Amino acid sequence: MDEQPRLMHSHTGVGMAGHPGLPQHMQEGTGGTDGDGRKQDIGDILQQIMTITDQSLDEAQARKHALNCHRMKPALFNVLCEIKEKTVLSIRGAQEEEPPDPQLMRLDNMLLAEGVSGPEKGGGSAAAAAAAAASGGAGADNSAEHSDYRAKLSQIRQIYHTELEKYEQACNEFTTHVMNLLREQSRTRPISPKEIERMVNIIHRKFSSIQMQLKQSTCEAVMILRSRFLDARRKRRNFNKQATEILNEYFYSHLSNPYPSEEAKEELAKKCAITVAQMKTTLAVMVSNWFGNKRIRYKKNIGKFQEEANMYAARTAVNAANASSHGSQANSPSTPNSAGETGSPWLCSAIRHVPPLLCITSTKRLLQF
DNA sequence: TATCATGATTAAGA
DNA sequence: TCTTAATCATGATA
Repeated sequence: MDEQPRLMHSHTGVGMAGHPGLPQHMQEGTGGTDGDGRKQDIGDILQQIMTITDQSLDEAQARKHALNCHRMKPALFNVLCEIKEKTVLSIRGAQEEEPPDPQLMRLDNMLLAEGVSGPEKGGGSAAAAAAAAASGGAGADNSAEHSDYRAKLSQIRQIYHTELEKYEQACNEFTTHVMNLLREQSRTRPISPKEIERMVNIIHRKFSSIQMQLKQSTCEAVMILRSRFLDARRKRRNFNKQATEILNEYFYSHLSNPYPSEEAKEELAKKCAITVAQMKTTLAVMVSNWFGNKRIRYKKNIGKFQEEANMYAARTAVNAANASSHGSQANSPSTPNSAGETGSPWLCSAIRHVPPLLCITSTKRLLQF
């Protein structure tokens, strides 16, 4: 906006006489008294323009009117047009279109993928749909969580669109205002359509950077929401008592080799009827985790688990006795092994971890079954 | 609110 | 690829 005074200065600095772009009618008689008079006129006009910002609105309007009606105004305007044309030519190279910002593209893609921007996918995002699929429709608990997730995502979407609309409205208003201003100014100084376009681009770039901040914070909000709802670690659910009993029964009846096969894991998962609160893990993995934890904790503290081991071993023995009296096998994921199979490398290594006294008693007790 | 129990994750190693 | 060992994070309970 400070172009006007700058242009005027350069103009006075060059001087009107003999100016290469000066129209013919202005170059006539540059050496005569009439020429001196015209110089004086132009000097007056420039002075008026220079001081116009220091005046009150009414005074400025009056002066502006006087300026517009001045007999030398068309000539001055033509000169300014020519100077302006040269200036625009010199900066034209710097106005080439910039490639789309990769960060903005990433944000746009993410918002689209999450269902925040673009058409609403039935109130849910791709992530929510994936989460629902992963859970396998595991129960009312999960569907409640999903609806909560969708509701929160919908809130984010709504806020995002409201803010975006506000920014767009403000951008349009400001652009219109600036364009009107430039049109108004174009009556007293040369403003090309290219220049207006450039100004509009500058405004759009400024508003675009504000929009990017909005998109960034929206993405962050979605990320936080996702981590809160979809992170299995945060959604740990303990196995119920029955499931734990089934797993323990298998563990202690296979104490010599507590490494269930894939089939055994699947079967155990089915038997436990584990309700999957977790969205990222499969049932078999949950069983694997359980056995992994159980093995390491048992090994670390056999003494603590001894009573439990005895209880399950006794139960297994009773089941086996019942099964043999009924002439059928116990319905176990695989044939229960005797807990007394001390030749197992796993058990030996486990025993190595406990104090010798405890080790002897533990082995004796295990040998009882 | 502190503490314990326990499911999940991760790095290292076989 | 699976297991171990350590660790994290959360749920349960006193």
